[in-house]
Amino acid sequence: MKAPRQADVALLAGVSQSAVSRVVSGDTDRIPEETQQRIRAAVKELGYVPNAAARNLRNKRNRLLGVHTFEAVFPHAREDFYFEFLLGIEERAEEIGYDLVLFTSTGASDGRRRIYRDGTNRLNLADGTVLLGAATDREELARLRDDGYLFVHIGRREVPGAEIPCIVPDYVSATDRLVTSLADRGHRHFAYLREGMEQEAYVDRRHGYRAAVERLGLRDRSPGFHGEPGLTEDWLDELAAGPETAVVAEGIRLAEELRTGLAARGRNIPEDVSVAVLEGSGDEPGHRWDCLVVPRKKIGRIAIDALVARVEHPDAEPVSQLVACDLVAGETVAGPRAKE
Amino acid sequence: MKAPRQADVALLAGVSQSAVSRVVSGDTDRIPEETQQRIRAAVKELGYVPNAAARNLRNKRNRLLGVHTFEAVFPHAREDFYFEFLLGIEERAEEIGYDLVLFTSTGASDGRRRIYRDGTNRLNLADGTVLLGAATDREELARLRDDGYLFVHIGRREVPGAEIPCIVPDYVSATDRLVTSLADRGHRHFAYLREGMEQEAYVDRRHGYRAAVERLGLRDRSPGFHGEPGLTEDWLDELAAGPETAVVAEGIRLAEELRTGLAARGRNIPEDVSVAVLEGSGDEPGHRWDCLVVPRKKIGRIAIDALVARVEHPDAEPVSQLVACDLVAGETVAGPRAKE
DNA sequence: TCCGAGCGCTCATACGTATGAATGTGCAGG
DNA sequence: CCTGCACATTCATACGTATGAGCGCTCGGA
Repeated sequence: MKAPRQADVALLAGVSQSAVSRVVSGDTDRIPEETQQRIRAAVKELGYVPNAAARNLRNKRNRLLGVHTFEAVFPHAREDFYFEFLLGIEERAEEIGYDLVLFTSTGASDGRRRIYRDGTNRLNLADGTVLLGAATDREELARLRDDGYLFVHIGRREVPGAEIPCIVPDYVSATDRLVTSLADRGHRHFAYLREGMEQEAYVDRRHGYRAAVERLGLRDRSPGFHGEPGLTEDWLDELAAGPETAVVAEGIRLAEELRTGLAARGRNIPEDVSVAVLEGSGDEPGHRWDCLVVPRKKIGRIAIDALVARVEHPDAEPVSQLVACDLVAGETVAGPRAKE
Repeated sequence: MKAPRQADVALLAGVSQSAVSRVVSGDTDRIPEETQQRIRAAVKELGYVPNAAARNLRNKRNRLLGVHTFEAVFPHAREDFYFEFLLGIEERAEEIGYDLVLFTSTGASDGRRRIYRDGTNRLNLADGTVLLGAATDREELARLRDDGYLFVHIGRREVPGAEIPCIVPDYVSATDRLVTSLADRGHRHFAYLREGMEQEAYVDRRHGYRAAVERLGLRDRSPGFHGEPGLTEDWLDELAAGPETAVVAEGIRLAEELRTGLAARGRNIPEDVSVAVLEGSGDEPGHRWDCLVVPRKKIGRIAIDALVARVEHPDAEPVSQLVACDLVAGETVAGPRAKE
C-alpha cells in the first residue's frame, strides 16, 4: 500500500540502497551493466518512483519552477495580460523538462497575494520562481532578494538596495521607433496621452517618447507630455483646433476615449489625427489600432531560460534582459493633413 | 547566506529545535506565551521560513495539488476548452489555501504527455492531482489508480478494474431537457448530428437523446441517430426535403456545416429548421446557437473540493459526481413550420 | 517529609535520498 | 608471497522537520 522506497528496491535486487540511488539517478560509472539491469528490473516490478521531497531535501534541486503572480492568474479582466506570458512559460518549461508550481495560496483576506504570509514563504519549494504582476509588492521583492532566493521578474521593477533580475520589454526603443515612423510620415505636431499610473513600464515609454521628440525636433504641447495625466474636455477642444496631427496614447482605453472625444468635435481618426497606441495585443476586438506589441509569449520563454540559468549558476551575478517589441500596423495612422 | 533553520532560531531564542517546531506549526499547548514570544521574535529576526520539502518528507502533506493535462495546458486551439476549468481550479485552490503544481514536463518526444516516464511518476510531489484532457491515457489512469495515488478526473473515464473518481457534466439529463424543450415548442421530427469520436462524453449525450426521443415518442430517421457519423450531401438533401424541423448537433462545427449545407438548399435556421448544439460556451463568435453549456469553471472548483476531500480522507471510497449543465437560449431555435 | 501530578521543555528518531569515504575482492607485477 | 591497484559495493551521514516519549522542576496535599 505504501509507496516503495529505494530500500525496498534494494532488498529485492539484493544490493544496497545506495546502489539503487546511483542507478536511478544516473550515476552509473562504477556499477556494472548486469547489476544495473537487476536493479532496474526491481524498480519496475515494485513500481518505484523517487520521492521528490526527499530528493529536494537532499539536493536543493527539484526540477520545479515556481510561478507567482501578485494577482489571480486567471481573472477575466486581466485574462489577456497574463495569458500569453503563461503560454510561453509553460511551453518553455515543458521543452526543458521542468514542472511548474503555481503559487496561488494567499491566506490573506484582503485579496492581495503575498509571498510572505505569517512569516513563511512557500516559494522555496521550487528551485526558483518567475514573478509576475502589475501589483508587485516592492517590499516582498526586496526581502526575497535579500534572502538570496532565486527569481526573475517579468517587467522591470526597481527596488532600493541592489538590482533585481528582470525580463523587460524594451519600451524605450520601441516607443522611439514608433514616434520616428510617425515623423517619417510627415507628422510634426504631436500629443501624448498619459495613464494615471507611474509604473516603470510607463516611465520607460515616456523616456522613449521624450527622447524621440527631442531628437527629431518635434512639437508637443500636450499636458501628457508635461506630466499631467488625463484627457480633459478642455484639452480635447485644444487638440481638435490645434496643429497636432499625431497622438501617442499609453493605452487602448485612452485611445478609445480620444476617438469618442474627437468624433464629438467632428474630427476623425486617422483622417484628421493619426493615433498610435503604446500597449496592444495586435488583435483587440473593435478598431485595429496601430500599436506597440509586447511579445509576451516570447518573454515568458525568456524568463524561464533566465531563471534556469540562475538555478544552474546560483553564484553568477543576476542580469536583466531587454526584449525588443514589435510595432504592428493598424488603421489609425495616416499621413498628416492640414486642419482647416 | 544560507536559509536559517529551526535550529538557528532555537539557538537565538535559547530553546530547542523542537520548541521552535511546535511554535511555528501551531502546536502551542504546552508552551507558555512568553516563550512563544521569544521564539517568534527570533523567527522574525532571522527571517526564518519553513522548508517545504522537509515538511513534506515528514508529513506526507504539502498543501500542494497537482494539475496534469494530457496535452499542453495553454495551446491556442484548445484555449477555450481548458481555460475555464483552470479558472475554477485556481480560484478554489486559492480560497482554501492550496498551491498548484502544473505538471508540464513530458520528457517524451512524441508530444504526448505521460505521467509515467522512464518508470517514474512526478505526480507524487503533490498531495493529489486533478487530471484533465481529451486524450486521457487509459493505461496510465489504471496504473495510477492501482498505485493508490490520489486523483480526480475531470470528465468521465472508464477503465476496467474499478471505478475512477470523476467530475462529470451531466450530459444525459441536459440533453434530455434540451430535446424536451424542443418538443415543447411543437417539434416532432428530429435529426441528430454525430461527431466521429466515441468518447464517454459523446456516449452520454447520445443516451440522453435517445431516452428523450423514446419517452416523448419523437421521430428520428437520421443516420446520426443510428450510429453513423457525418453530414453527407445525400443526407442534407433528405433533410432539406424531409419532415424534420429540429436538429440536435454534437458540436458547433457540425452545426456550422449544417447551416451552410442547408443554405445551399434554400433552407434557413431557424425559420425552416431549428438547431440546438450539445457543446458550446454560450458566447462563441459568430452565430448565437441555442446550446448546452458545460459549467467548466464550476466543475474546476468542484474537482478541487473533491480532491481535497480525498486527500483528507484517503481511505474513503472515491465517488464520482455529476454536475448539472445549463441550457442557453440563442437565435437558432424557433417553433416548427411545415415545409412546403 | 514524601508522593503524585502537571508543566515546560528536550531527546531521540524517522521520513527518503545522495554521496564521500570506506571496505572487500581479485589480479598483475615485482 | 607481498604490494599495489582497480573495481564493485556498502557504510555512514546530512538535509530540516515533526512528534511521542522522557526528564527535571515546582507545587499542593496528606
